[in-house]
Amino acid sequence: MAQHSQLEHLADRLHSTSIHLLRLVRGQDTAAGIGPARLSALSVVVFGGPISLNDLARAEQVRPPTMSRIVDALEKDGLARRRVNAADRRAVVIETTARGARVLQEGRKRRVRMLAKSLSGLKRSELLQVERAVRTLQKALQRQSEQG
Amino acid sequence: MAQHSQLEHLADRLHSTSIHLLRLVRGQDTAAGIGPARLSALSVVVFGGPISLNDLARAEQVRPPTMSRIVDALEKDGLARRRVNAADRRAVVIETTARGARVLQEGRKRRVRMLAKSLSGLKRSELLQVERAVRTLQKALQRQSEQG
DNA sequence: GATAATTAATTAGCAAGGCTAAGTAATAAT
DNA sequence: ATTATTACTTAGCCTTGCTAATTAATTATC
Repeated sequence: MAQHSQLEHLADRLHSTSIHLLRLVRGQDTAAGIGPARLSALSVVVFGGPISLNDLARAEQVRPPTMSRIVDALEKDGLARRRVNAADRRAVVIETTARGARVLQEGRKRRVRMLAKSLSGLKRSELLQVERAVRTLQKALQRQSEQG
Repeated sequence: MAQHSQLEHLADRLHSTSIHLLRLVRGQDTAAGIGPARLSALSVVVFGGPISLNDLARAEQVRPPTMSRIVDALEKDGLARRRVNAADRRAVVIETTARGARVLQEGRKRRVRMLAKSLSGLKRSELLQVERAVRTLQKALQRQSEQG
C-alpha cells in the first residue's frame, strides 16, 4: 500500500515535471520558428540518416498522417526533402538538407542554453544524479514502447 | 569544454525523455476524455484549492486566454466551476466539483498504471534515484520559472 | 465626484500538432 | 488477371498554444 502510493506519487511528479520542463523550453523552440514536433522529427533524420515516412512516424510515436504533415512543413521550410524510394515506389525517403542540419543545431543550442540556466544552480553531484536517473528512465521507457 | 558538452548532452536527453514520457501517457489521458492541459489545470485546482484564473494561468505557465478556454471546457464537462470573487468582481474563482476530483483521481490511476508498467522493471534503488532526481529537477525548474 | 488608468477576464481569430476515415498508387499474393 | 496489402496523402475534426481587441470593475488622480 505504501509501495503503491509512493509509486503513484512518483509517477505524478514525473508527469508534472516533464510537462513543466517542456513548457520551459517551448518558448525557445518557437523562437526558432520551428515547433517541438518538427524539431524532434528533424533530429531523428539528422542523427539517424534517411528514413521512410512510416518508420519516422513510428520512431516519433505518431500516426503516419501526422508525420506526413510535419514533413510537409519541414519541406516547405527547406529543412528536409522527400525522395521516392526507387526500390519500392510507394515509399518515400526523408532526408535532411544542409539548412536542416544547421537549424537543428541552432535549436539545440537555444534549448540547452535555457535548460543550462535551470541546471546551473545544481551541484555537480546533483547533475550526476539527474544524469543517472535520466539514463534509467530512458531504459525503462524504451522497454515499454518496444513491448507496447 | 567537456563540462559544456556534458551539460548539452544531458539537456538533450532530458528533453527527449520528457517528450517520450508524455507521449507514453498521452493515450491514457485522452482515453479519459480529458486532454493533458485540462488534467494538469484541474490537478492544480484540486490539490491547491480555489484559485483565480490569472493565478491558475501563471501556475500552468500559459496565457490567460488559453486558461480561460481550458476552464470553459472543464465547466462544460462539469469538472470545475467559476464563481465571482465578491471582494473583486472582476475576478473569478475557479473551484473543482465532486466529479472533477473523482475524474482527476481516475486519470491519475490510469496514468500511474501505465507509468508503473514502465517503472516496474526498476530496482528499488533505481526508483529512489529517480525520485531524488525528480525532486532536484522540480526545484531547478521552479527557480527558473520564478526568475523568468 | 468625475475622469483616467489599470487590471481581470473574455472573445475572436490564427497556427501547430494530435487523431480517424477515406482515397490513390504501387506492390505482392492468389 | 484479379485481389489484397502496403505506403502515403487528403480531408476534416479536436485540443491547446498565441496575440490583439473588448468588456467590466477597480484604483488613482484631479
